[in-house]
Amino acid sequence: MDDLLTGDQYELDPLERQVVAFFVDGVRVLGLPRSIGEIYGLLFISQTALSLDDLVNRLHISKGSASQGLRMLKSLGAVREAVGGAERRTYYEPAIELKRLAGGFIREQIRPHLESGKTKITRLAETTQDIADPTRRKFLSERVKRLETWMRSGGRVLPVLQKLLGQ
Amino acid sequence: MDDLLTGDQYELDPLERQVVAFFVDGVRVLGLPRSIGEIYGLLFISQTALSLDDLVNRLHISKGSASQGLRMLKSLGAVREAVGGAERRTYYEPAIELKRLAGGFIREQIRPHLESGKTKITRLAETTQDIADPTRRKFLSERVKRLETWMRSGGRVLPVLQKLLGQ
DNA sequence: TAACCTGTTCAATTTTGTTTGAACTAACCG
DNA sequence: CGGTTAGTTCAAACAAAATTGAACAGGTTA
Repeated sequence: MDDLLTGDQYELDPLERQVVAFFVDGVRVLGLPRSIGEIYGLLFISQTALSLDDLVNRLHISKGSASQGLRMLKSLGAVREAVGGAERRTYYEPAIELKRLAGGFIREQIRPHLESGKTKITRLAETTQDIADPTRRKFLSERVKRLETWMRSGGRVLPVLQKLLGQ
Repeated sequence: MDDLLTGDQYELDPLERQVVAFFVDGVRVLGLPRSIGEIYGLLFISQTALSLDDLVNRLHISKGSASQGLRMLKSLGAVREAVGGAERRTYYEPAIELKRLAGGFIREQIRPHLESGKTKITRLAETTQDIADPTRRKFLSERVKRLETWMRSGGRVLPVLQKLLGQ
């Protein structure tokens, strides 16, 4: 009930702030929420694994944010639960291999869109068949074909991307 | 002053709507605003070049949106002004080569962030030097080195990406 | 069993980002 | 000139997305 008693021995030092800000910017580029960057950033710069409460206290974010943020980061393979600590609360540490980070992002954020895109294009190709005017239909078919080419390129690129980032 | 007189002979047909929706989804993945997808989508599926007013009338967006959207699409190299038409108003057509689209996106949206990222890491490396505790400093240096590796990988990947998409 | 932890969920709120539209610049026209 | 058309700008309105925090579920402890 009193801020003075809540354990704010835990302020971020300037370097930590700098790193957190770096990741906040970083994840914005990827279209992820700021809290994701804060959480990952603090884990990245921490020598020891941190608990949800640590994140709440040091970043001044709500338990809700921390919980949801950790869930997403886990699904991306960007954090894992630390092993060992036989305590009740769980501690988290960051995955720092680019390969793993990129792989998770591609799997969770890119592939699903590529897949649904392909489906939509299939539907589009069908709709195109119903066009009466042959000239128009021909034009549309070509454009749809172009979309299919794009998707194929996208599908080819992802594995290469992962491979290149895996070192 | 009266909607019945404003030239709404220009409703989107179902196929056009489908394509526009496709691109609206597509650009959201890239973190670009919906209007960008609408504009590009309509241009993509149009057999003739369209003017700003055409976009306003057919998509029911404001002149402001259309103007800003076109500006961004031009900067991305995703639309160009149609040549020929000796009229006052300018007409736009889409670039449909994936190479060009990806190139523009990388140049405008990704490279700048990579660059500023590198700068920030340099600053970070400096800050790290000021840390008193040698153990801590060593740990931080390693993490910063890790970030540098990430950036280098990123820089190496982009040209390959462009190359692979250029067919 | 009750009191206590740890973490999750989700409706309400806040923040952020997009869109609008009115005011404006500039070019053309008669 | 004054009127018209094409397009831009930007503050305000709006919409979408993230964050909060209170209620909750489940586990542990005494």
